[in-house]
This record gives sequence, C-alpha cells and structure tokens, in this order.
Amino acid sequence: MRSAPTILHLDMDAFYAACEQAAKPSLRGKPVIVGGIGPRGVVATASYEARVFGVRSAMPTAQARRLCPNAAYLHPRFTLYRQVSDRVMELLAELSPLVEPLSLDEAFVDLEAGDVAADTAAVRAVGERLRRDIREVTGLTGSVGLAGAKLLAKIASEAAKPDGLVVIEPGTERELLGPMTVRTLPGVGPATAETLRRAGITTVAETAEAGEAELVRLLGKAHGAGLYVMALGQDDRPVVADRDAKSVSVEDTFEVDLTDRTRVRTELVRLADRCVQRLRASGRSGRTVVIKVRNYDFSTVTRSETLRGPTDDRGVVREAAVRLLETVDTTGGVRLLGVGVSGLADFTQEDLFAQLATEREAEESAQTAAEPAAEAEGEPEPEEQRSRRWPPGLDVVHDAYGAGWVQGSGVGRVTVRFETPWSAPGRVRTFAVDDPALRPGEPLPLVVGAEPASGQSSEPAIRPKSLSTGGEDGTESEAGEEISSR
DNA sequence: TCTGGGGTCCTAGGACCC
DNA sequence: TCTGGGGTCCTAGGACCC
Repeated sequence: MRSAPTILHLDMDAFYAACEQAAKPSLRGKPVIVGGIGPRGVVATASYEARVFGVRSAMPTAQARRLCPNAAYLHPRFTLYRQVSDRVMELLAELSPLVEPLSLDEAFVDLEAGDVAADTAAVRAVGERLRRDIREVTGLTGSVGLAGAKLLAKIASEAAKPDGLVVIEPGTERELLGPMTVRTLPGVGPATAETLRRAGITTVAETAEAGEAELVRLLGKAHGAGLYVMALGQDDRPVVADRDAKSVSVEDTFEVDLTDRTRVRTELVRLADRCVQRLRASGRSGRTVVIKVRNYDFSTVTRSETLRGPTDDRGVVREAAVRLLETVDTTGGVRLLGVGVSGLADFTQEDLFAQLATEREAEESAQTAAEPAAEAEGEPEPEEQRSRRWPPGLDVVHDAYGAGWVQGSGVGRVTVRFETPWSAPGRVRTFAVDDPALRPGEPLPLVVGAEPASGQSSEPAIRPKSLSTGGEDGTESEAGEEISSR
C-alpha cells in the first residue's frame, strides 16, 4: 500500500459510442448504441444519451430497441477503436514505462515508475494534463482515478465518470470502501454476491468483519483470501506491463441454430482457420486445441485436446477440432461454435505431425476453396445475406459523393450519410445495394493532424473550424431523420 | 427479455509418477 | 487386500471482466 496516490487508472467514457459520435457529426448529442445488430446481438456500449433510456452494456439489442427505438444502432468497427486506443496508450507511455492495458479503453499506469513527484498535487496535475491531451489528440473524454492501489484507482475513475478526475487519499480507503456494496470489489459478480448475501454479507465492511476463514469457507481458498485482503483496502497487486496472451480463440453465434451436422462441421473448420490465422498473426503457436459448443438451450460444453508439441498449423488444428466435435451431441441444434488454442509458446516447433499435415494442406486448401460456400447451391440466399455486406456504421466511399457511412440497408437498398469526422452533419442518399459506384472504405482519423505517423491515410480535404466537441453541429440540421438498421 | 466475443483465473477429479 | 502421500499434467466447467 502506497503512501501517495501514484497508481492511475484511465477509463475512456462510453468508448465505442464516443468514437462513433466523433466520426459521425450527425450523431453527436444523440443516442448511439454499438453492438450486435442481428436478432441475437447484445449491446457493447451505449452513449450517455442512450443510457438515459435505460440501455446498458450486455443488454440484448432487441431489448434496447424497445427502450430506445430512435437510437442509431451501429456494428462495431474495431479498426477505428484500435487506432484511437493506440494514440491514447502512446500518451500513457509518456507518463511511465509501466502501463498495463486492460482493454482498448482502459489501463493502469504506475506513476511511481515514471518521472512524477509522489505527492497528491503533482499526480493530480499529471492526471488533468493527460485528460487534456487525450481530448486534443482524439477528441474524446476519459475519466481518471488516482489512488495508492489498483482497486481504489479503479473505484476512483468510476466515481469520476463521465469526464472527470478523482483522487483517493491514502489512509481513507477503509472508511470509503466500508459502506459500499460488495459488488464494487473486482471478482465479485452475481454468483459470489449471492453466496455472500445468503451469509448475511452485503457491504465491504461486512466482508472484512466476516474474517478470512469464513470467506475461504464460503468461496474457496484463492477467492476467499483475495476478497478478504481487498475488503481491507490492502491491495498490493503491481502494475504489470507487457502481459503475454495465454490463449487465442474465435467464436460465432448463429442467427438460426445449426441442425445439419455437415454444416456444423464446415463452420467449425472455418472457425479453426480463423483461429490459426490470428495465432500466426501474433507469431505464436499452441499445444492445446479447445472447441466450444453452445446448444439451442444455451447449455455449453467444451472439449480440449493437448498435442505433443505446439503448432500453428491449420491442418493440425482443423483435425483436432473435428475430432473433438465427434464427442459432442449436437442434436437439437447448435447456437454457437468456437475454436481456441492455448498453451501458447513463442516459437513455432515443426513436429512431424505438423509437417505431414502441411504437405496435405495444399490439396486441402485447394479443395475447400473450391467447395461451394455451403449454401451456394440453389437459392441465392436472400435479402438478409446481401444486406449484411452493408452493416450499419460501415465506412463507405462513393465515386461522386465521397466518404460516408451506412445508415441502414434493406429491400435491396443501402442508405448512406455523407459526412466525415471534421465536416458538418451530412446529407443522406440511397443507392441500390449493388451500385458499382459505392464501396467499403477505411475509417478516417477523428482529429486532423493527429493521424498516426505511419498511417498515411487520406489527407482530409476540409479542415475543422474547431477541435471542440459540440458547438454548431449539435443542432438539428437533419432533424427527424430516422436512423435504423432496417 | 432471452442472453456477444474475447479473454483470465480457479477448482476438482483422475492419471501418472516417484 | 483394508485405503499412503505429494506433485504435476490434463480435462471440464464455472465465475468474472471489459
């Protein structure tokens, strides 16, 4: 436990939704929901305007649509979010060599390892300057928490939201934590909270009073002991930079349950290929292949197989996945399939097994490439399939009208709003889904002059009048325009 | 209302070994 | 014939986080 609040936690405000609002002037000040657009989608992030209607992360999108039918529903664009995240992480790296990213929009920074005086006034100044820099470089707001421990820095940034900064002075932890619900503590989810509630424990203070032995009895060794320490506000976890990934996985939920066993197999092979692609891109290989099958009734099983040595071979992973599938009962329908690789190693060891498979791979890939894409036979998979080429939120470029984004599509049409991050709110135009003048585009930088040095993305033709958000574009130039995915 | 996708960590039982 | 004990690896499942 530190005597000065030198652990900083940054949490970007409504990150995905805020990126979209920065990229799309017509959405500023309006409810924006980013997430799965299909019938089985869930909300990833809701803008603050949408939260007013009760929309929350992890809520089924169908429910969000009932609560907030007039919001813009957008498919996530991770390329953009990663670009923005990289710029933010660069700013954090300027503060200290010890930066621990938790996700695209969240990170811990150990200021003690940086060049910052260990007193409250100094760290507060650093936090405020960081927030200014983030706004300048990305156009977005982030909230900062400062404390003597990770647990408290995170609680502080949560209390600071949105667009604020909170410092928790060392020495005040227990007093501050005591009355809070035990759900505040990391690692306490619905199940743990329920177990504790049945034991009469609902607050952090009651958790501390219960004592370590009782918590271990209720929750098990690691969890119980860890929770006890947290409840006392004694969190000594260090900030750890450069954590290596321990597994790579991909999964897909299908809009309609898969019943055909052959189809299940082809989808699994596709997922195995995607997983290997990601594995190779990360320059690693793994020993254990895992498949995941979620049934029609949401029951979920996993099967795994550990190979004799690590592999990044497509054929080996495919074969293991298919072998594992044989042991799973899929009658009744498959809702989700996943393939993962764990037991990662940095090097790629060519074992005999893999070499044999590699030789086979050329033929196999030629075959699968030639395989009719499952449904290519017969009907030209209707409407739904074609309009998926234009998910709402997608960047597009039109030969005559320039850069814009897909506002919605359906009935053979796609509606595009032509605007850029630095333009005024733009006009909407509608095209046929197969209009040759229209094609997918790349995300544009949110702030002029802040593009990554390497990117060399298209130079903006129009320079913004001001970097500040809001302003003249907050008013309804295209009032009443309905934004919808269908 | 009907539940995403990408991860991490922990537990528990059985195999296997010394 | 009356049960050993501990360490490590593997597998499956569950809780949790963003």
